[in-house]
Amino acid sequence: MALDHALLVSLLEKPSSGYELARRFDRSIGYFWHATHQQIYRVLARMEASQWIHADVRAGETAPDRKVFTVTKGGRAELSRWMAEPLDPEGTRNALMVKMRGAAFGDPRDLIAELEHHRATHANRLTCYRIIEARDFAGTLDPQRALQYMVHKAGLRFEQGWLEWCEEALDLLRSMKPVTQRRTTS
Amino acid sequence: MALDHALLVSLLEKPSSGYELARRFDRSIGYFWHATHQQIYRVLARMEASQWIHADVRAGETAPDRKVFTVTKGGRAELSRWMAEPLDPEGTRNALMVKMRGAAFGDPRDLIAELEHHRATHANRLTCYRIIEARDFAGTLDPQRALQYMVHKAGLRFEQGWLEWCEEALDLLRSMKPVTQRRTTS
DNA sequence: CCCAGCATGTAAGAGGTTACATGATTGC
DNA sequence: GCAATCATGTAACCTCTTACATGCTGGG
Repeated sequence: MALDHALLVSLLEKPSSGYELARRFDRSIGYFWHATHQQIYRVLARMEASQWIHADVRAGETAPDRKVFTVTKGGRAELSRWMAEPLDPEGTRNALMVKMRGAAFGDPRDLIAELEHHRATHANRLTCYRIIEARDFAGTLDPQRALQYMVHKAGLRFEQGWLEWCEEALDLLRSMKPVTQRRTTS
Repeated sequence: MALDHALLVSLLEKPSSGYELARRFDRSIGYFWHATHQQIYRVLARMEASQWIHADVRAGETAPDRKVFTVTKGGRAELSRWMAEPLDPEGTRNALMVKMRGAAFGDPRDLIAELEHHRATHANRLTCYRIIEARDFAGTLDPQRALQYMVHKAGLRFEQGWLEWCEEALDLLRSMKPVTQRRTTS
């Protein structure tokens, strides 16, 4: 259960409502931990019951009510516990790689459009990350910032990696003749 | 439901029993799509019911019975359908990045051991990938092999990337003084 | 007035994890 | 004889995704 801990870190960085967290999980934090708002609300409710977080209801005079969550001592203790426990290596799941291998059993060129789309996505993200880098991580950084920058750099590195790989894969696919179907054993 | 399609590709590459698939998902295919044997058996049963695959029971004279699955025409059709449908970009989930940001709320140096372990893991995998590369992807490759090699190259690229990032992150962590706890808002 | 955005949720179902269960063979 | 490996599964549980549901405010 690591979404819990991602939310705890996020709330330590800035106490927020579920809605705000959901939006942040579409951006900065979401670049390395994805979650939908339904998931977030459910986990927040669970963590409040466990007293890891505390809700401060801001009744909306004008806007709708907001429940602003802050991390309690119990929550910090739980985070420490989790931080100390070694991570079991997470199994990756990349459907594009499945498609690449699957391409051998049809016309590989059919994958070109998909790859081009991926390349464009990674190029966009890379541009976006570079803008954020220039804006948020220039000059001298305090420890918290430095750690965030290191995470950001992982993002940059991997978008760059994907981009280069997409180029390479596109070169390969484009060089392949429309092949005849490979033998089946059906 | 992409495990289904990963299994279809895997069975097209080589008709196999559930057990064999489970072992392959701990190795080559598993490098980009992880699955446990329980999951595999369940999906195989479902796909057999859908007639995407066909079981050929090899009664074991000596060894236990094996059910060898092959992909049917229906299975190939389903794979084609899935291959043609655009992939929605998958949300990444990397707990190590959560820990990096979480390190700001404790002593960052506590993460050093974890990072060193990750670095060693990636270094090992990289070595392993390079051995496989030299063994399986040398010389001229047929289309299927070329596609597999491209997937393999993604693996190499990302292990390399992680390795470099781990080094960088370790440099940062080691340069950080044991910090005092940051302020809380509990 | 309507639509976009703010803000919070419920419910059903698919997918994934962990623990349990069985039985045969091969090598020590 | 015992442990490891081969080989197949069931059951319970948790997590995640998708669809639905509600109501308010501000701008065109």
